[in-house]
Amino acid sequence: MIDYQQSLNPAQLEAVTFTHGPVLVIAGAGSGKTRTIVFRLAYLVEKGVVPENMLLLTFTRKAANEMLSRAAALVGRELGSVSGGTFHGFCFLLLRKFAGVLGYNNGFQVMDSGDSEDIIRGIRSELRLGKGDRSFPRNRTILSLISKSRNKEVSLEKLIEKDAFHLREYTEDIDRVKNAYFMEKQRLSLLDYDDLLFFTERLLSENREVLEFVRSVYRYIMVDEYQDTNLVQARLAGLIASREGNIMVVGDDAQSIYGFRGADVGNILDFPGLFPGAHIVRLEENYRSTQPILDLTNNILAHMDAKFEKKLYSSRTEGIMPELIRPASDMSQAKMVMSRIIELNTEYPLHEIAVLFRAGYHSYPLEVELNKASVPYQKFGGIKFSEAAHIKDVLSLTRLAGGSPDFLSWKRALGLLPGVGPKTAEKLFKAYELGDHQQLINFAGKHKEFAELRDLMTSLSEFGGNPSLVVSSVISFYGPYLEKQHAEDLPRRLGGLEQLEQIAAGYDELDIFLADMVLEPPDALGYSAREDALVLSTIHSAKGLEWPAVMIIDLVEDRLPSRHALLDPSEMDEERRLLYVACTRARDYLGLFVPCCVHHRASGFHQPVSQSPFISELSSNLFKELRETTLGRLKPRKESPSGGHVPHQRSSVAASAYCRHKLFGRGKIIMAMPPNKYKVNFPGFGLKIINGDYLEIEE
DNA sequence: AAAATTGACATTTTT
DNA sequence: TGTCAATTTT
Repeated sequence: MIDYQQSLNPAQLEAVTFTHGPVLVIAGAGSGKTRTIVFRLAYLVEKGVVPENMLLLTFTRKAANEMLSRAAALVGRELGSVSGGTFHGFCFLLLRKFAGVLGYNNGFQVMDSGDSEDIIRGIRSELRLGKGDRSFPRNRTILSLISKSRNKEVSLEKLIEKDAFHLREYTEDIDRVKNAYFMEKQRLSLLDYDDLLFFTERLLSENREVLEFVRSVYRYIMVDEYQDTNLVQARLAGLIASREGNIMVVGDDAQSIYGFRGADVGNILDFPGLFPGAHIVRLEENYRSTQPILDLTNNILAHMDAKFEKKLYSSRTEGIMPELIRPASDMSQAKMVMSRIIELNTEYPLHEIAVLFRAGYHSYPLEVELNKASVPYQKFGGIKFSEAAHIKDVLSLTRLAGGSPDFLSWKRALGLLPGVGPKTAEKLFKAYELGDHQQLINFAGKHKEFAELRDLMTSLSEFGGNPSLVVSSVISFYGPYLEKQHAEDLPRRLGGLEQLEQIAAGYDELDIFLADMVLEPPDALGYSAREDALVLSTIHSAKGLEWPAVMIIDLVEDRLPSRHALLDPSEMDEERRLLYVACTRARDYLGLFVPCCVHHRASGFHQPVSQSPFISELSSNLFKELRETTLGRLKPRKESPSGGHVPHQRSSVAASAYCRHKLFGRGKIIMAMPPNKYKVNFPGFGLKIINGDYLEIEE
């Protein structure tokens, strides 16, 4: 028997043992949230709940698996079949089981955003939209608008009005693309990420018996990271749980950082409304960080209108003060981070040190330095493994082997063959669909490579859908193409394919493997593979993780907060929460870096930047400040009348508008400006503020 | 019709 | 920096 009293604090114990009825756990950063879920799983098992009746929804499947194995270790035996994973993964499995009910009698494929973009590209050329119009929105922009409007459940028109004002004249065109995109998906039996959620909702609300089935199976539900669920996800949780109401959701409104994807902090606030009488438990004791770090993070919290009041405290009262370091530029920032790393490395192994940033490209200068000094590092966030061309090629070929090939994979796979492009691929797909074998045979007769591909498919069908065998054969077929197409960095790409092979070996069903490659791209794979490597990560990808030493770089306006957020107070709040999440990852050491100027790609020059407003907000007794001297050394900051930072000369937003205007002679530029914040004067140009918030420059 | 070349552009965050 | 679309060459 497990001694719960001994192992948990009173709040945790309450969350673990309150198993009947809805519970909302407000879990501050580092408050033992995972531990609580793990013990609850164990507790349920000890109380005799069958594992099949439990559902654990988390942010990644890796997180779910980790919790399950920790719970198993606690109970002392295998837990068996608890369903665990992401909402999307759960929905996929459910839809797959009931595909027929929704009318997908021949099954369906899940597509990633690249596939969606391909469809949109096709639609645009068919509708002849934006031909010759340089400022017509990009396909990926269109896609993200469509997806955002669905996730936030706001009409496209309203969304564009609010989030993409500069595209308002294209609203109608984007709407046409959206409608065509929906029809095309339907026609090709393809579901995108959002479809998985919405179709599941439809399945459950329109089919009583399916709903009853699901409810009878999943009787104990736990949802982690509830602050990052969107409206449909909350409704899904409600649908599944609302008969017995044995649901526990865990989250922290202060850590909601996926608003851009439609996550709604409102969910966590409305939980008591969705489940009347919900029991609320607060976990506020922090087991991760030292008190000086918590003092700083509490100070960040103080500046937002956090809805659930909380103040974290720690028993680790001793600790070093967080540092605020001001390098002269982002280049010297990279050098100074390097020297900090070397210092910290005497005390911590590399993998216990992390550098965090807002966007993937912010780490480029640092990566250059790391490579120069050959410091091994592992980067999280940014480009996805499965978005790389060679991976997509192999996955498309693998999909062809899956029985009923979807059009997109077919097109991609056949496009590899010399002399075959979109037109020919389309013609052949038609022939295939109509069962016109003669045409295919004819083509194979005069096209050696096509015949080879066909033979490959025939031999693959003998593997009975064994992922490992299929993928290895596909890779050996693909080898020559890889050499021809991507000769430059062959070894790296070959390594990637090897990884893919290993991943496939962990599956026994081909279509589950393929769906997972879309739903959970294995970017974290290298994490366990590389033992002692420095961690570089976007703040978003750092969610839920912790390190003894954490450095956060580029804490300047335009980067954190991102330029996009400057206009909208609620987006500014999300940026602030982002900083909060980043800082609360640190156990012992926290370093904040504020470069005085950063390299601007557009102009090619270094431009002065002002420090992030979130840094200005902090009380200065919460950190130790260091400045770079002209010699490149650090010394403690001296009080100076100017407040010690580079005066803001000109907003880079306005500056880049000015440059573009000057260089390209555009007649008129309209762009978003923070109200009253920047007064800009350019000789020879008239400036107007329209709608209060928009800057117009004209000759 | 496909392949190669040029030219322009935009950079958040992710299931 | 790499990507994407338009243009030219094969």
